[in-house]
Amino acid sequence: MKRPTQMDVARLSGVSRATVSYVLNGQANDRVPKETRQRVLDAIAELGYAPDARAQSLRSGDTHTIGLIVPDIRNPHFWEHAEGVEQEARAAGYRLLLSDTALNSEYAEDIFKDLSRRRIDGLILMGAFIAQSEEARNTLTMLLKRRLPIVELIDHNVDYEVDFVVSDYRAATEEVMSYLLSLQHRRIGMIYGVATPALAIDRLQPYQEGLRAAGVPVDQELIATCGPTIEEGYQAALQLLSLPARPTALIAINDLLAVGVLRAARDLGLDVPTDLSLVGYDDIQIAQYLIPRLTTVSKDSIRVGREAVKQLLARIAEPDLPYQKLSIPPRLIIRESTGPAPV
Amino acid sequence: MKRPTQMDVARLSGVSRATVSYVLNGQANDRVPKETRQRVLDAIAELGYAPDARAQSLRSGDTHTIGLIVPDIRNPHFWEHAEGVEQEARAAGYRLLLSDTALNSEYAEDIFKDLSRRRIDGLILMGAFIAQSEEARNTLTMLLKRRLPIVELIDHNVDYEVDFVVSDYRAATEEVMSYLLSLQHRRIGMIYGVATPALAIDRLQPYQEGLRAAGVPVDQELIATCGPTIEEGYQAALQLLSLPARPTALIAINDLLAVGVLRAARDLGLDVPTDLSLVGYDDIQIAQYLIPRLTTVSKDSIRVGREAVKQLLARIAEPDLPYQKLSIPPRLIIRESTGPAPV
DNA sequence: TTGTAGGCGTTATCAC
DNA sequence: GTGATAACGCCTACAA
Repeated sequence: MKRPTQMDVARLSGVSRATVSYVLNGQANDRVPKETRQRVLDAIAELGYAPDARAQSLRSGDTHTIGLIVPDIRNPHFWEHAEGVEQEARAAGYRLLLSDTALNSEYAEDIFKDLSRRRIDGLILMGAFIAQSEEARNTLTMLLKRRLPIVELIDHNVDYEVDFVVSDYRAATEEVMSYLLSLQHRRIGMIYGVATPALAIDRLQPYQEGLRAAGVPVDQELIATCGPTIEEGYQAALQLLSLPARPTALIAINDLLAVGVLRAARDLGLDVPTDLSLVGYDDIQIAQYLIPRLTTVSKDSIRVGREAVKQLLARIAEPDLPYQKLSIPPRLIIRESTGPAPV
Repeated sequence: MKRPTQMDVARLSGVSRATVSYVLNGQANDRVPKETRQRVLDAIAELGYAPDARAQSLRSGDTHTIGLIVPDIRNPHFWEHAEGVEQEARAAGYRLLLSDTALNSEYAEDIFKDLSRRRIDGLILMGAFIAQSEEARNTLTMLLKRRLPIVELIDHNVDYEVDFVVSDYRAATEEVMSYLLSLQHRRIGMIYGVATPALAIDRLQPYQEGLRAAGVPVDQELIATCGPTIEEGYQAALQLLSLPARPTALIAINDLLAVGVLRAARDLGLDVPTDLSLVGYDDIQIAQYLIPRLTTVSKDSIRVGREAVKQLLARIAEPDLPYQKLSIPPRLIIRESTGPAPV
């Protein structure tokens, strides 16, 4: 039960391999007579023949494959991007080769090397922190030299030139700050749950500046740096909320952490938003169903994913394009987790 | 800046292509002198040469690629499986080719065809409902005839022979039922949010049987069939909870739907668990952080994913193995969303 | 110890 | 209109 090849089809239909190829590639109309054509098609159907993509690819050069590297499969935020990526890639006839770095930069090098060997047509990188280790960076640099089209999603705080699609949270965070300040919050904390310090700088900086602009000193004690899991967000929140002078508002740099914060507040007997206001980021699917519904900064993740693929395809088609930066402005969605500061 | 080939390496190091290949494949130890070997390695490093996986694959037959088909990227449940799949596949040197059917069986045929052309080494199918349409089934059948190793995850309610790893929810659901009944619940409803009717039969049947065994008639009105999104779960719950004789307990066939139920209860001013007990399935990551913490049936999704890959690799290595069925028993985790029936 | 040659399955270029 | 033939990059049996 070996897989049939073009040769088998040719034999069965009594023509040469070339003819089969012509029929397959649509050039048959003017060259191959209808009858022959039909015989070939019948043979294909009978054998269940399907051309070997590896051979096609070897010959043509393209693999119609896009590498997708995700830092952490378990964070819903990434899947929402992934969905957009998948939709757009599929529509263009591309498939996704998925890798998870598991936030572990040691894996990254392996992944890059492997993708390189597979001769993928392009690469989508979610989160620049993937290329942390020396070796990973070197491998990535090599891919860039080879002019592998690469698009970065989410962050772009690296020194190499690639296309990227980001949602710059700066403006939105300024909005968050003036919103919270207008509600009379003065002790505003931040759950800075990042895999890499530089990661959410677009949230940290405007946060600090917003405070300063309002004449509120930045209190380092109110900035809890922790890892990116819910549990870590939960623990960080417990700590912040147990402070003698407890914050009246908290900004979590993503919604997953915010879920942990909600839980921590409840465990301490604090009501959100009466005792504590909470703002998240990303607007993951469940955000609007949480109790209370989460006020968050929404970024239309699916669209970001789609745009990334569009950029990638554009560069695949035209490698010499100038590098593109697309910034999709997120917006603050006020729901129920924020309210006036307690008196 | 074309990619270097083995030939380029050979030229640069002044040896033949074969020698390069020997060095690469480790057969160099006894054949190629150390010095020549080093020259080749240097050339490889200098050129940044990496073998072309397509060519290797064309020659060797295997692609070291596993297809992963997910019914709905946005459901966290699938991603937790995916994480296990990814871990185990990576460890064995395989990559994942990801496709999302978007719960749309029309896509399925395309995907199967494409994967077939790509000559993947194996396929992991999450949820049997993927093969709904006639064409999709035919294509799948063809793959099976070709003896493509396939492992099914989550469900196995189809008529073809494949390996599968399932979590049979039957026993756990019986446990759920006796637990709820012991709490004096009699009006127990079900949020049956499925893409395909047969999908969660392992939850529906024991639910009905459990009721009957306790002498409680099955009330069709309490079984809300809806789609698999949170919003649909939310709407279904609103409806069920607005019934004149409202259920005192609800079983949602997955945790995502349960999030919608929680929200619906709150919107109707119902307290969980005082007024309503709620049980979900899957134990997704956030389940234990929800308010209230969700009582759910946990299935160790990561492990299920890993086992699936193990089975797949076993079959790839030994195609004539008898078909395997692995059932990983889920267990009921009682948290805070369930309590005694209101009097 | 190293080099040569054939073949994996395609497609495209030529002759016929 | 159709049929050989070369080439994509690699691996390996075999020859030198």
